[in-house]
Amino acid sequence: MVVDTRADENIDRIFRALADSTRRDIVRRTLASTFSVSELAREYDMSFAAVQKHVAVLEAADLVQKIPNGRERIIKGNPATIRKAQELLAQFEHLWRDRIDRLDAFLAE
Amino acid sequence: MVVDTRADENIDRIFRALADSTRRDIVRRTLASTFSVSELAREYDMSFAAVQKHVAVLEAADLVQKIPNGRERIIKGNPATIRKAQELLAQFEHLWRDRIDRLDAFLAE
DNA sequence: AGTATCTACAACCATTTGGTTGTAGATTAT
DNA sequence: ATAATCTACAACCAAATGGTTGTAGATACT
Repeated sequence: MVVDTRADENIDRIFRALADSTRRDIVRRTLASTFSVSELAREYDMSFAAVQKHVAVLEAADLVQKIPNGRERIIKGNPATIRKAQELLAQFEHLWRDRIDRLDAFLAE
Repeated sequence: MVVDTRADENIDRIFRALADSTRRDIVRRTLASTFSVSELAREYDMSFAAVQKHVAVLEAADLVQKIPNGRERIIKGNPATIRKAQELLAQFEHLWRDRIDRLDAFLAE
């Protein structure tokens, strides 16, 4: 059956947000340094509004934080959310390892 | 400017595929054990064709492999692709660590 | 005060996504 | 041989996505 929980929706948002190279690039840059929205927008071959939307998607996924500073908004990458995604994938890998271990145990009999 | 390369499109597909709880569940199951498409379909409250499509998305992302076995197709989760995604996220985290290290070095002066 | 810059947000459009039903081909079971 | 099961795939639909332009509010600069 498998019903979507609140937590699942958050995970959906994180991976969905990461499934776009422009957004991944924004995450990279804002983890390594800080950028205002306009500074980011100058880096890409698309409208300011488009970049603004990408930032909004990242913010909704908590991959990025928007900090008001005068008329600017400073965008900061959020390593905690990256780590969360990483840990989920690590769990997946673990499932596989467990299966292999069980197989090995079986063959060892 | 940032142009989408072939490699970027592959990454897009991986994260896009993971951005759906049904698909994540399929990955989990097929990493831990093996399932035919029908066996998988029975687990979810949607049509067989819908599950078939989810499997196709996972296969296109190389998160899953489809192995013919008589009239069945056995679906196997692919840990290598999970690991690839994990490593990319680890690189992201590294960018952040580098920034913090530079900041520390600056403050230490 | 007036102008330029930065951001927010609405309205619109084409494409993609996630589901459906229906049809047909292969393989297995009776 | 016939029937049942498993898979593939097309056609369709509503909603979401990724882009655009345009308008307007705040803040900063001269």
